[in-house]
Amino acid sequence: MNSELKAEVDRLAPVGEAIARLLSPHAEVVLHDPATDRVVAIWNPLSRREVGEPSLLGELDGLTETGRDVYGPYPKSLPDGRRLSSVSAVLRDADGKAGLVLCVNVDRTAFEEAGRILAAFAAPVVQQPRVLFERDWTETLNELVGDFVRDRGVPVDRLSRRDRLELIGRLEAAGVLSQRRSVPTVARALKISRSAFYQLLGDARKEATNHADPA
Amino acid sequence: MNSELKAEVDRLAPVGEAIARLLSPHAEVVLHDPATDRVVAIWNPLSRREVGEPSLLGELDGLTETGRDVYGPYPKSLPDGRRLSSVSAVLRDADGKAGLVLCVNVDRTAFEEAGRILAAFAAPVVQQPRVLFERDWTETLNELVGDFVRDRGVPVDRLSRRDRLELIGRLEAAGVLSQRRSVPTVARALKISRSAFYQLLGDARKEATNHADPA
DNA sequence: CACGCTTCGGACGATATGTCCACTCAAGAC
DNA sequence: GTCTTGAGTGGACATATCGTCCGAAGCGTG
Repeated sequence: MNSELKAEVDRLAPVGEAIARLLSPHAEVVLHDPATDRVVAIWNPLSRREVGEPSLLGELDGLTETGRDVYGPYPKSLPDGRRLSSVSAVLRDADGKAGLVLCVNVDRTAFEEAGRILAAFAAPVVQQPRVLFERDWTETLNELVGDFVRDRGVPVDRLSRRDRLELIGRLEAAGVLSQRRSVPTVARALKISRSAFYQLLGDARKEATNHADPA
Repeated sequence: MNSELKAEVDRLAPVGEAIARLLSPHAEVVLHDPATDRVVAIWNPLSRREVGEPSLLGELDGLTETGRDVYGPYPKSLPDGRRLSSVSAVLRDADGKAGLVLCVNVDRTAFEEAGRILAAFAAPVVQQPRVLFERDWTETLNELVGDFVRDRGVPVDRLSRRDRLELIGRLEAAGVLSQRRSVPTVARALKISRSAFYQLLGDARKEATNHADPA
């Protein structure tokens, strides 16, 4: 770490510590150096990261978007399943170049739990045991693929790349892909190889975020 | 009021007062005499009723149902619009006749408000790639666990082994466990370790097939 | 205090997930 | 016909998750 950067980090340390204390023990504060993608300071490390480690939680994702220096809050989660709400701030130096990125990650579990308790207390009472999930996800898969193919009037193995991206987007939106072991089945349903599927999925996701977030 | 009844009321007074204090200032406790349909004692009277007045809020509705001596919680509301959650308990005398009815009315407004605040804090945040399956499986998880815990009246980390088996069975039936990456979160929600979870899951499945398949 | 029963916290092997890449194939461009 | 390009294939790999095991506590009992 060069001395200029170090001075800057030292200058910001009280801010990081203050925020961490304010929200303690439910939040961690991390200072990143985007140039090296390393953690340069961290307070109350919920994520167990240490100074010098690479930035693992992806706080820096999407920071190349233009025109904004504050991001979030957006959802993340810890390896143990705790869910976080995170915000990031880009700290620019005098000539406007990104110098450091400050991230605050709040552990939502306590708040969710408390909220649930209160909600339950305040709830409209009774309520039935909440029925099953949906139906088997394979049915959703069949239906989505079937509809799509029917709509395009083309058998599934003659779909264009663009169509496949679209269809995969729908499958993902429907949550099919977050079902365990669904990928091989889905790839088979689309009559493409597993690897081709992942390629398309990658592109589909890229496209989705571009469309949804044309900042 | 006959002296026998009065003695009974005096005997219960500490209970009423204790409950009222516990939930103060959000709850009132009312003791009714169903024979005369009068309030025979009241603590922290949100509803402004006084001893001797007729029972106005309808706490006694439906108390003719058979086989139960505990009712609710069910919703009611105050003249000023505040909403209440209410429970009633029938207190029988030695020969099984209904002697008194104890009602606890909790003013939900404060809890609802607090719940909203926390919910906002813990909220799913921004996010554009929404449109999930049904709703987030974590909500199903929360709901199932919350209901169960409420039903048993025991915090999740004090559940018995048997209860946990039951609850895990429900989670599995609801499809939560076939959701990718759900296990760590579920284990955490149950406040047990991942390995303990798998152990219980194994037993739960064994049990399920035994019951379903008594061949 | 020993004993039985649970859970904890890791270690580990087994699967499942994602990435990569060299190679094939088909469709147009030249 | 040959070249170029883009999509897809199969399979090797690197990780991540899953599920199992086991010794070490924690705890209520006799």
